[in-house]
Amino acid sequence: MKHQEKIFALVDINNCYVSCERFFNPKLNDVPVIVLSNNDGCAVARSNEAKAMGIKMGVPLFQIKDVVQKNNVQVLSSNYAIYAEMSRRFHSILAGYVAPHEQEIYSIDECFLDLTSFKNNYDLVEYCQGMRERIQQWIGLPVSIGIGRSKTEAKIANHMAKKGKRFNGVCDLANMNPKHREYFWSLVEVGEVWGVGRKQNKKLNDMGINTVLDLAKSNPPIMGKLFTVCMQRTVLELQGVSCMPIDDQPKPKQQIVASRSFGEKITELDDLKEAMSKYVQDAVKRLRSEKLLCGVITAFVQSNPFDASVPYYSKTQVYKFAEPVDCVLDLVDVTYGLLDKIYKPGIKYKKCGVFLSELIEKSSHIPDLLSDHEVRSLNENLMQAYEDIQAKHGKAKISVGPCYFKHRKWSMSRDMLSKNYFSKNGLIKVK
DNA sequence: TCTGGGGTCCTAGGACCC
DNA sequence: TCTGGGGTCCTAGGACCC
Repeated sequence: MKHQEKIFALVDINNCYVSCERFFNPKLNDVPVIVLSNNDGCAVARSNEAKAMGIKMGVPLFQIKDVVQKNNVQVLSSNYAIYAEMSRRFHSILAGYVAPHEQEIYSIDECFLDLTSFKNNYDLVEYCQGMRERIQQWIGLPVSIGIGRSKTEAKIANHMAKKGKRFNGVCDLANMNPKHREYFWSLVEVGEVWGVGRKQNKKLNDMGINTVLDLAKSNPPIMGKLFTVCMQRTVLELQGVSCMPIDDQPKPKQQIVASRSFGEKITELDDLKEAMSKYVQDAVKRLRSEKLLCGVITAFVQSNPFDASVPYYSKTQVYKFAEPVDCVLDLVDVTYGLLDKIYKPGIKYKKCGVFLSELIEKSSHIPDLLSDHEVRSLNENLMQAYEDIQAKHGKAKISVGPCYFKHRKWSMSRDMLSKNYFSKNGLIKVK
């Protein structure tokens, strides 16, 4: 029986955005650092020093002004160009350790590996320590690795690897003496379990389930009845039964969202249109890079939900295309029409955006016999030219509307942005 | 003054059908 | 006056993830 047991590892970059910034600017080492969300709104990444000062994940910057000033915390705007490139390198190093079907790129800073085929011939802890060293040496990023009999257990192991100094960055729960495992799990709050969010945490606590150990000892079918099938799977996974295989080929996207809060509130329809044209172009870029067509587009506008002095205004409008499209002109045109319907004068808008949904693969789409073939082919040529020019000369050279010009009213604020250390060809710039 | 953005999955409930 | 039961599909909203 034992030989059928699966083994998973979860490799996770410690304080990802902070670590990326530190790699390029070593002055940030050993001092408290936080990285902000878009518009410099909330702290979304914190160095260990910043965490130790009690700065919580997702807290708005204005609420921690005092602690930031008093401790001279280094504050940075987020620089996604850098994080995306570092992430690509991280995942490609890990790809060198396993077969393609054994790697799941879970997020920008997390990767699941199926190590089942290694467990009989390798000391897995040693093997994973090798990965840590290589990632540190090659791209300068610190990582933690958790090993478990299921993905959920690997997640918990990763959490323990981060918290417990004794593990030296690699925690193996699969090979741990069950008594020791139970001891550790009695110390970890149930809210740390993958899939247990705020609501379920509270419900579990009300039932007397407070630690990971409590949850692991619960009865899967009963928990499935009281919660959902996901909870049932989670409990099984904690009991060492793997229910979630490695997903090495993620399903094609089901929706694409492009939206932003504005740097300052805007009221004019023309400004909204300008911002919206940018989000549509961002969305179309992703749509086409995945070789998809869009069947439905939804536009939305919102005022500031935190402003209690005026009623919250939020409106959406949907449009379904007779024939799915990927031409930026069609999509911007329709979006302007939707915006006319949801725009109300006198509102201070804080955010707007679009959803593209009912996405289908371009290659599998058979165009309607009655649709205009010539127009479609002209549109495709136009899109090709538009993309070529943007790639060669930058986005501002050709676009729908002036949205790529600098310093628009609605542009987001990023006052503490680090440099872009990568050149266009992906190499690191040398000063 | 100041509160991110991009996703997925599940469930409940209504409409409709036989 | 009687007013079942089972099935499917769709949608809105909730919960969760990073």
